[in-house]
Amino acid sequence: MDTPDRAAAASASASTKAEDSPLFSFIDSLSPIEPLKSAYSTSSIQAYQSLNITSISSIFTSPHDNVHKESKLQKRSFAEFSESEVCAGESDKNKPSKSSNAVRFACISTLTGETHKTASSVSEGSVGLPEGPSDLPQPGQFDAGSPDHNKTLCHGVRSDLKQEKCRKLQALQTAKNTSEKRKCLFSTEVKLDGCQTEKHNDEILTCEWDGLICAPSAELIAYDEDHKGVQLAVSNAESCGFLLSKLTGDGDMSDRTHPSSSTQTYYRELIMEEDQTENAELIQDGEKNISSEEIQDNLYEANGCIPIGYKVETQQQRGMRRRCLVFEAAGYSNRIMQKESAMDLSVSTCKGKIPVQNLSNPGKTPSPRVLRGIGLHLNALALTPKDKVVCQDPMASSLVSSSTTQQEAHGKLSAGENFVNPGGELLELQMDDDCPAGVFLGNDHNSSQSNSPQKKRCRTDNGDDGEACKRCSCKKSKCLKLYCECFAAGVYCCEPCSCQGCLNKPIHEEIVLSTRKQIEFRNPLAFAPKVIRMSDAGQDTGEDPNSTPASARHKRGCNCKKSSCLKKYCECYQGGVGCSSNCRCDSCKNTFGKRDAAVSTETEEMKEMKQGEDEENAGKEKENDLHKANVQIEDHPFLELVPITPPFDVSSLLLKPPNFSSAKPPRPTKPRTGNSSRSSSKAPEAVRSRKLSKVTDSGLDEEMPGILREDASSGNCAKTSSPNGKRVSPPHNALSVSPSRKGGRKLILKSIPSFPSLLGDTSSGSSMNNSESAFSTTSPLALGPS
DNA sequence: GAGTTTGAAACT
DNA sequence: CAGTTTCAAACTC
Repeated sequence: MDTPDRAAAASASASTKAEDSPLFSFIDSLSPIEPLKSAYSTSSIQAYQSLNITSISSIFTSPHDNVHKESKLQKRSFAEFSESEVCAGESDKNKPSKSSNAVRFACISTLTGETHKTASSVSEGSVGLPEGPSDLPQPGQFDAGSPDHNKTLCHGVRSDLKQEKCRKLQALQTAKNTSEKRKCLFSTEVKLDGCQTEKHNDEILTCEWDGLICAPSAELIAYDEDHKGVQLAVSNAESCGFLLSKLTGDGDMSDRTHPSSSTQTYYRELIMEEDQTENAELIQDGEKNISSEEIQDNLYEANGCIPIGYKVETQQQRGMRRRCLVFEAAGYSNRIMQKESAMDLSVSTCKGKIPVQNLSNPGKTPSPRVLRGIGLHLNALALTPKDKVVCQDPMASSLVSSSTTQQEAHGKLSAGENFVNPGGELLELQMDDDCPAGVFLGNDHNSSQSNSPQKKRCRTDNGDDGEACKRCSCKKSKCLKLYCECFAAGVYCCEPCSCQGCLNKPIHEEIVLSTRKQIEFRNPLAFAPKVIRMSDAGQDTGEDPNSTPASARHKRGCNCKKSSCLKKYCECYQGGVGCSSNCRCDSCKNTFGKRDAAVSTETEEMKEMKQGEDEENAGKEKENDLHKANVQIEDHPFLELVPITPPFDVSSLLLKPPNFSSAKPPRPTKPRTGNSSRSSSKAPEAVRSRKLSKVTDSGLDEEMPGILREDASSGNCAKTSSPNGKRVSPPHNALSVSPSRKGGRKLILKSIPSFPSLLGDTSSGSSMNNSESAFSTTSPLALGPS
């Protein structure tokens, strides 16, 4: 609705303005981006005018001086601009003026710089004008703004191009400001810019632009080699948007142009810093998502409108890439899993994408970390059909619930995005399918039965089809609250979902992440698995000490009153876990294990004892090895706890996901947990409760918190360092793929920060290159929760 | 499929 | 921290 109006207004204003500035008209004619214009037209136009004016003034003021000044300005401006813009764009949502100014400044600087470049370095530019002349003529060109002029003159062309870029940027920024979705915009902006830059790098498409663009691209490259060039590139990238970040991510693209890579690194650094600010902002900005969505839509539309296929592709790819990151990670994870796991997960939806990624990163073998890092929701995995597992598997690892994970993931995302680029296709899939969730395969084996309702649903609905799995039906929560199973599970909503106004989609990635952060900030354990069943421990422990999820929620315990803990209303029951001392349920009849009053009474003392023990144990374990601790705790307690699950070897467990599931139905009967032990004697129960409590409380508590803490403290580290990935992966592995891990007992994690983890993991592990990895660590994208 | 129940999540 | 409201799943019909 708005777009048409905007477009109309834009067109009107554009027409009027066009009259004012021939150059504008020319640009309009040239700009393939017009579609975007529709969305941002008004703002863009205004910005454009302002730019023209400013640029002109600046140019005219001191032609000769301009050369020197410009050079300085360029550097400064770029640097400043980058910072200011970044800050403004990302950090300041409500600072349109700032951003606009920054943009303008950037544009100007870019223009001057470009012209400069063209004159000096880029003699290539058809013009090949000497510096002196170049300066003078440039302004003149600008002033004249005659399209022809520009065309003929490289400078003019550049200016036009840059102006367009600037315009785009401005438009985007303005849109952001207006929409308050800077990030989204920013991201989109980045995409656009990135596309452009990429175009340049890519040798500029076959478009009208080709001729024009060539010069700039050349400039960029040449400069890239030089520090100046880097700055320019950076400035351009920034001005354009996060291109760099994404570019960096784009192995393909970056590879093509070395200069870009250098710039990317620089850019990355900038971005890193920026990201933090952004992240903070993002967290608070809930609405951005919408705007981002719109923006993306606009972009896509624009792309569609854009005659230049190449451009469109680039944009899409980027968009895709971002999303792909997750998928990519998933893909890697999947691959790994395939390798590792007896089960052969077909990438199905992702298949096409995955190969791409592989191609992009042929040399790179996805590290297990990556997979882990991807932390999809285990639940989600469980839910999703095996075939799809691929994508999600990595996600599954996401067990890493905590904010750190998010951060990491976020950072990874950003980084991943960059890397992801190669996987652009993946994005498409996601985009198209929109179903990361769908992706999540979920080994139904594991989760399905025991775990979350989601899984059940999926099973029930899908059986194993996964794809069909039905998910949430949120109406008011927009799938951005824990009410939403998908969101809680860290999975994007997909087709099966019957949700309304869903924002839990890859398109709204930022919003989702920010929301997650908010929720985590409120409750660090919010996304921790409600119930941990860990069988994985062994493996997990090995892989992810941290990740080993303790069920934070379960720790809390249920508060059932009428369901007697015999229905899914009860999280404990749902998770196939017996109630613990932490539960406040009334008339608990949890078949998996009750916390009887008597037991509780006795146990209280026991509990105290236990707590002490637990703490000690936990402390010891932590001290010794988180991994070991996890393993011990998880293994023993869980085994006992989970009545259903027979004591398996870790490997056996992993293989047997079904065990757990099977457990469910039989629960009451089979579970030695509840019944026999309990009924037989309080003592056993007490013991069991202890175990449970230990497991849940000590083990989980400590573990989780510890993990979180660690993550939080070392969030960055995690990002950067493989350890994080490991952390994440372990649970993930266990659940999702690895045959060994598959073990029957999977975590029931309802909520796993799939998104962040995925991104992060993917980025870091799979796609991320060395340089990228570093980049990713600091990746700006990562929402620094603060 | 619509309506009710339920308890967690979110809010105050 | 406790109480209340909101929410969506689970359940029932």
